[in-house]
Formats: sequence, structure tokens, C-alpha cells
Amino acid sequence: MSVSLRDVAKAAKVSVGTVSNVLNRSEVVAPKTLARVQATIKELGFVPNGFARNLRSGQSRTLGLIVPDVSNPFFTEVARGVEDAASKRDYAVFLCNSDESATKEERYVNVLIQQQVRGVLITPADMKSDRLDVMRDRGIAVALLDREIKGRKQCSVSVDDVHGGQIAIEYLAGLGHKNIVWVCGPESIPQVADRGAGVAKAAKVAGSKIETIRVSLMNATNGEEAARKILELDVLPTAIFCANDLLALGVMRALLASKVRIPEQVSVLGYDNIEFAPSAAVPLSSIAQPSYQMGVTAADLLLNECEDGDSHEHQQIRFQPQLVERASTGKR
Amino acid sequence: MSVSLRDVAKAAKVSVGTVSNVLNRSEVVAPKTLARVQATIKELGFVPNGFARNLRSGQSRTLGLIVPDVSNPFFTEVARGVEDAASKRDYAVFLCNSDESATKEERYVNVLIQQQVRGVLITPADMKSDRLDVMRDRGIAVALLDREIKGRKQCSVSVDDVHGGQIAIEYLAGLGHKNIVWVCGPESIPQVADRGAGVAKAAKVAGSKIETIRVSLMNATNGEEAARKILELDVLPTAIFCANDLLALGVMRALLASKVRIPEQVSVLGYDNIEFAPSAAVPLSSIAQPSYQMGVTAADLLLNECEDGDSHEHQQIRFQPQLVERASTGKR
DNA sequence: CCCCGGAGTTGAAACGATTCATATTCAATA
DNA sequence: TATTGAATATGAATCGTTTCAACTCCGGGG
Repeated sequence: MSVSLRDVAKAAKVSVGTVSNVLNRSEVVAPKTLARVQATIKELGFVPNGFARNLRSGQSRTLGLIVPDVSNPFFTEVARGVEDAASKRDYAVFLCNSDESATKEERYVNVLIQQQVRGVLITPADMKSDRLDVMRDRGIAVALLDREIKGRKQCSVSVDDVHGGQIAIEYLAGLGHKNIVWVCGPESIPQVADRGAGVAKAAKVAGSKIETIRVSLMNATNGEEAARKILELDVLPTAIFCANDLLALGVMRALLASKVRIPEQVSVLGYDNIEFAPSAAVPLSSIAQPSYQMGVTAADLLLNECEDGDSHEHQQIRFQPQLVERASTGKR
Repeated sequence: MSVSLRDVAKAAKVSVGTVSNVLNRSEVVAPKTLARVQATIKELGFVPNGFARNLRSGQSRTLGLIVPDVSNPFFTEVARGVEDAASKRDYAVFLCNSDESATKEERYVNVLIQQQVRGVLITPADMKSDRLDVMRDRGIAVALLDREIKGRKQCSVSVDDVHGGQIAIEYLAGLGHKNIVWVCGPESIPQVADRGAGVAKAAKVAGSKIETIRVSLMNATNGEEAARKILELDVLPTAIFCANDLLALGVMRALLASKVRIPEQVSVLGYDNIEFAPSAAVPLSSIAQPSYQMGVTAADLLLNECEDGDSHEHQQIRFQPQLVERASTGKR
């Protein structure tokens, strides 16, 4: 059925060991032999069987990437970064979507263990770390993406979300806003908790009044729902800060549909600075995170850990978020 | 390091064959033995090595999905559908991003062969089908996604792109537009070619004049570039039809920045109806495709092929695109 | 003329499961 | 008691690689 290394050896009239060397240690093979074997490989269309290779060497060249929402452009950008960095080092990436559900996450963790991935990058659905320990016990490197768990047993790449929440409110307060609504998802999502903490901290300093509206999922549809709740408030806020851009887009959509003028009546500020932000009905101001760069960094960190072995030192890398000002926010 | 089946056999005082039977054919093992072996498995924390298992049995429970652009929401929706359908049947999915590049696509095909995936869903970067044949020769099921190759015996799930291009132009012509620009990517992308064919066909019937502007990649940035070219034309068209929504968003962004009013001066029509379309600066009219449903259907088709074996009959499923009218298009 | 060492090559063992032909057990039947 | 066959259990062979100790060349120094 399929061509094996043995077939190549026979066709090229060399031993299996030599073919294996051509594949993995071409520098020890005589140039003439090398060329002949490579030609045979191409001619027969030989592709090494990954199972056998990994079985023998005990190591695969695959990574797992578990994100909470593949349809969120922030995570697709991160994924792109991970993928680029990984394939530069000749690794393949299993992209998995946990939908913020611990159950789905656990299922994928098992699949990844079964596939014997070398390492896993994960944005955990909750703060429990037993699933991570299971992997680490099996010798699978684990690094956290966009999340950080105290205890530094692992590498992580995150963004200073507290600071992000803080600069958002400082910025809005600086524009003169005193009555602000904070639209966010469940407190169980660490990003939400952290950004919320930053919001609270900055609000105290600035003396602004913050109202919180919480939705279950952070997508555009739920943003619209949040906007309806805002419209029912006694006094319309002068600014709305959303925990991510999808929420903000939904909020804007619903507000505009109700003839609320942005930013004249209400300023709207998002988080993530996704690619669409500048194309929005009113170009969306947002707190930017270096998504692609985060993916690249995380993958490199994880691969270093995979390859360094014992000498590896865990690193916590933390990026700083940055305000990107567009038309959706303005002076009170 | 890790516990092997042999260790379990020794500890439970049975043969390796029996342990294997406990794992895969528990009905042929005597209840007493079964219980004892299972207890030992749990006690030692044994997890079968997937490589060895797959090496011998020659089959995995993984699929590959190769899309041309993971950051295009259309494809993330498709991917979501594929993933949901696959995990319902207990398969895992490798998501790969070819960036429309045949080279990258080839690299991933090789990775997938190495991983011995059971089947591959692919939106090929070009019309050449040799890469597909390579996989099929190796016994990997292949189904086409969003693409159909005539004369090929394989499953496919596609959308009638010719018809899509056609209804787009018919709609614009119906609104009174006679001077239309068609913004698209390279002709080598089959979707572009097909939609273009539909455009030409409808234009001939309607007697509209169509100008083509071609860009290299179909994302928002290149859409802006296209818009700049349009602004340099002697006469501004009254309508612009873009080969996908990302292009359309970029076009709109650049036009609005140049104070062109949409749809009063120029109507803009997109393709894909991505989630973000209604949130755009001017809510974007678009040709919708049932993306999620396409993913689910494709995965089911592929898995049927994997599991039915010889009795399988290839199916070509073709969805019909649908016009979604929003604010970005209007009467001439 | 022999010996040495390095470069290149060889081929058997190993990785950890599955498979399957064969062996064992034991109760039922002749 | 001998025979049969169903139910279980066995373990060597196998999958396609990598690894590595051993081997073959071959040119140069003694």
C-alpha cells in the first residue's frame, strides 16, 4: 500500500539506516549517496510514517493549542502567530476550541495526550489546574496563553489586564466621563476579573461612577442584549467600556439602531482591537493587545521548554495593552 | 518512565494479548480476569500509547482541515461546523492554514500524511489535484470544501459560486446600476473564477458594464488598495461587488475616508455574510453562504467515507447562496 | 608492509501496541 | 472413560521507524 523506508532502501540500494540518516542527519551521509537517496525518496513519493517515528523516538513534533473561542478574531490572530512560529521550527499545531467549557476542554486534553503532543498552549476555561497537571505528569510541556496562574510552575504569555482596565477608565475619565457602564462576561473568566479590577481601581482614583452589566457570553449578540439593558437605565451613561470588541460592536449596533449618537451622546470603548474595529459603524476605539506577537512568543517559549529539557527556566512574559483612539470615543 | 501494556500484563499475571483484549474486545475476556486487569490498569495509571496502537492498526481517529485563511470568519465558521460534527463522532481535527499558498498547502499535506490522519477536508489553493491524489493513494479519504473538481470521484460540499456571482449582478442591475466594478483576488482561486464567471454571465444579460480590479490577497487591507484604484478611475462606478466581505469592508473603509457616501453615491455588495457584516460602518449587503452547515455536512460526508469503506458512494453537495440586503446597497 | 583512524555504511534490536494461530481448560456428550 | 467443542488465554510476529555497535574502505604514517 504505502511506501516504507525499507522500500526506499531497497530501491536506492542502501541500508535502512542510511535512509534514516538522510532523513535526520544528512550531514553524515556522503553527498553522492545523499543525492541518490533523496532522488529515490522523491521518485517513490515516500513520506515517513509519523507513528513509527514517534514510537521509536518517543517524541512527536506536534503542539496543541486550546483556545476558548476560535471565532473571536483575537484568538485567530494568536493562533496565526502560534502556527507561524511552530512551523518555522517544523512543528504542526492541533487547534482546539473549548468554547469556554471545562468539559470540552477536558475532552481535548485527553485527545492531545493520546496524540502524544509535545506541548500544549492553553487558555484554560477555569482556574483549576488539575487538567494541566495531568499533562505535565505525562511529560507534556504546558504553557499558558493570555492567562497566568500564580505559582510559576509554567511559562505564560499574558497581557496586563488590570492595567488594561485601568488605562481604559483613566482615558474615559480624562475625557470628562463620570457615569460609565462596564459591560463584561462572567467573573469566572480571568480576563474579565482582571480588567474589572483595573476598572474599579481607576474608578476609585478618578471618582467616576461605574455600573456593571454582565452577560453570559462575550459575543456581539450578547452585546446587543447588554445595550438594551443600558437603554432601560434611568440615566443613560456617557460612556460604555466593553470587555471585548465583539461585545462593543453589538452594543454599538443596538445603540445606533435606537438612534443614540456615538460618540456625541455615548462613547464606546472596546478591548482587543480586532481587525474589524476600524471598519465598524463608528470606528471603534479599543485597548489593543499584541495578539499575533503573543502567539509567536508563546509558541517559542513552549518549544524552548520542549527542547531545552531540564535546563529550562519558566518565564512569565507580560505584554502591556495600549489604547487605540478612534471615532467611537469623545469628550463629554 | 511510562507504564506499558507489558507492565500491566506482568502485574496482573496475564499475557499481553489478554490485556489488549481487555482494552479492545472486553467481551471475549472472562469477567474475573477482566476485573483484575482493569484494576491493575487503574492502579498503575496505564494509558495506551496511541502511536503504537495506530502504527499496528494503521488507523487514527483524526481528521485534517486545510483552509486558505483562518482569519477569515467564513472559514472559522466552517471550521466550527467541522469540529462539532467530528467531535460528535469522537474524532479530533487538525486545523491548518494554507494562506492560499500551494507551498504551505503541500507542507501541511505532508504533515497530515505523517500524522496518518484518517481523512482530510480541504479547500485546495489551486486546481492541481496531484496533492489530493497523493493522499488518496495512501488510503486517506479526501473531501473538498467550498470547491468542486469536475470529473473527480470524491465527496464535496460547495456553494454554487457561479450562481452567487450571477444573483449579485442581477440584484445590482435590478437596482438600476449600469457601471459596476468587480473587486476580486487572483483568477487562480476557484471561487474567484466561478463568481467572476457568474458576474460576466449576468452582466451580458443585463447589459451592464463591468470593470475588474484584481488584488493579490482577499483581506481588508487589500480592499483599501482596491478602493484607491477605484477612486482614480475617470468615472466613479455606481456599484462595487466584492469577492468577499473582508474586501468589501476595506473598500468601504477607504471610500468613506474619502467622503464617498454609501449607498447614495456608490453601492457596495460583499460575499460570505460574515458575522461582522451588520456591524460595519454601513451595514453591508452580502451574498450569504451557510458556512457552519457546510462544515457539518462536509465532516459527516468525510467520516461516512472513512467508516463505510468500499460501499461508500461519493456525493457532491451543493448549497445555494442567498442575497442578504442591508444598507450598503441602494437604487441608482 | 602493516597499522591506524576517520568517514561512510550496515543491519539487528528496540519502541509498544495489535493480531492471530495455537494452546489450554473444562463441562457436556457419547 | 474418551471425545468434543466452546470459552479463554497465550505469545511470537508484526507495523515502520530510529539507534547504535560493528563493519568496511581507504589513505597516510611508521
